[in-house]
Amino acid sequence: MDQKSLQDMFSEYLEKTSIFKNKNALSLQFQPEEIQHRQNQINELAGILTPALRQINPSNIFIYGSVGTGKTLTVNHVAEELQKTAQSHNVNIKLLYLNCKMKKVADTEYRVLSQLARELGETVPSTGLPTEDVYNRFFQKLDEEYSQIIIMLDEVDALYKKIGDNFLYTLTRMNEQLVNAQVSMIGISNDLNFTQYMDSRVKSSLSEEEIIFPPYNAFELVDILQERAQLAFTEGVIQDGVIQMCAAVAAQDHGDARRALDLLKVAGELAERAQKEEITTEDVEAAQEKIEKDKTFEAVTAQTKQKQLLVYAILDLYQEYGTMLSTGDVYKKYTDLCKKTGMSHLTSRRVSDLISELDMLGIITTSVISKGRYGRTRHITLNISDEIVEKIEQHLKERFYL
DNA sequence: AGTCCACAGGAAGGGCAGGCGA
DNA sequence: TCGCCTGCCCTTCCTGTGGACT
Repeated sequence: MDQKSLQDMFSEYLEKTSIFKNKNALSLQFQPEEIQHRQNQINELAGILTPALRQINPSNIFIYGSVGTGKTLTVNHVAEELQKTAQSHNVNIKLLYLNCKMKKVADTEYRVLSQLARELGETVPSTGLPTEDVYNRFFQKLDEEYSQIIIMLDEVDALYKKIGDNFLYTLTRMNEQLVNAQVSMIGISNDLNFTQYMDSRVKSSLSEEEIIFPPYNAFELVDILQERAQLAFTEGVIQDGVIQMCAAVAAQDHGDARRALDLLKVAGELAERAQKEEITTEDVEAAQEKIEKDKTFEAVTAQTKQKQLLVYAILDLYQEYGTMLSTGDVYKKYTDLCKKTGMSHLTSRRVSDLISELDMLGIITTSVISKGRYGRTRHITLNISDEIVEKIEQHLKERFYL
């Protein structure tokens, strides 16, 4: 494209009316004024938290529901309203929110505590202090400045998986260490079964009250999408059937509203990029494909060098032998590739862990099988479609000069 | 029934980097 | 500056395991 036509393209873009009016309305962070189809949960949650306004410690609450069922949105909404009421009536309530799935924030006891302490305005170094010190600082700050504290731990199952239930136990027993302040907790989890594995003491004190968020059905998703679409898009750009299609896809995917919004957003972006004036169901189909591809590619390219080389070894073997891969084959291929690229190789123990990590990321699927006299191993299958395999392989070849 | 294979995966600890406080 | 603390990545050592084979 020469410079003249490039300028034309930019000017054309500016002159055209955009499909989007406010793309932000489709983002995860967007807090709508009213949350649809969650009135029961809002009432229930508000009912449990109300005593805080009279300085009576509310019960700890456990909230369950799969991804994209509006848990975080609802909790934040109720928390915000509670905070507003408290402020207007001069009641001293502090609400702390922490997403336990965030890397470098909630993967160790020290980090969670220091993050909570920071939320209270305390300065805590990212490493260096004994954990005991951070506990003391946190408790001291709570006692000095607040009377009611509500700690919201989003994706608390991730916290449990990373650091176990001792930490959660300490948090639920915090009130015994505090003189003036009172703390209650809201645990939010996508995993409906995770409390089964928890220590019964933690389980009973963390889930004094329980609220369940059922998945949205297709009709409810249509309502949600329509409301957001009105805010996000210029009037009349969405063709009939587009919203219904996004809702239907997401309803099949455990009623995930996040998925539905993302699909609509990407469909809009694709239509805009193609300089179309309307979003069609074909754009939704294309969006579905694009989301899938991008997710996998990013998941692979975000890994460390060693893990990427391991993925390359798996891709290579997969193309040669198909599905019958075992840990031993992969390790051998991986060490060969290390020699070829001049990299030092990790031990088989470590590689075994990396394989598990790739499994958790959904890049591969593994299952432990026994071959009798020929030992026990893991069957490894690749979860990437051929089209993306090619793209990833190309990327890895360039990266490792293979 | 006992043996043996090829690992899985737990536990412990080394080494390094980043950071604090005396 | 030094001792101490934490996180992270990794190795070493070890026990456990399911089922084919003898």
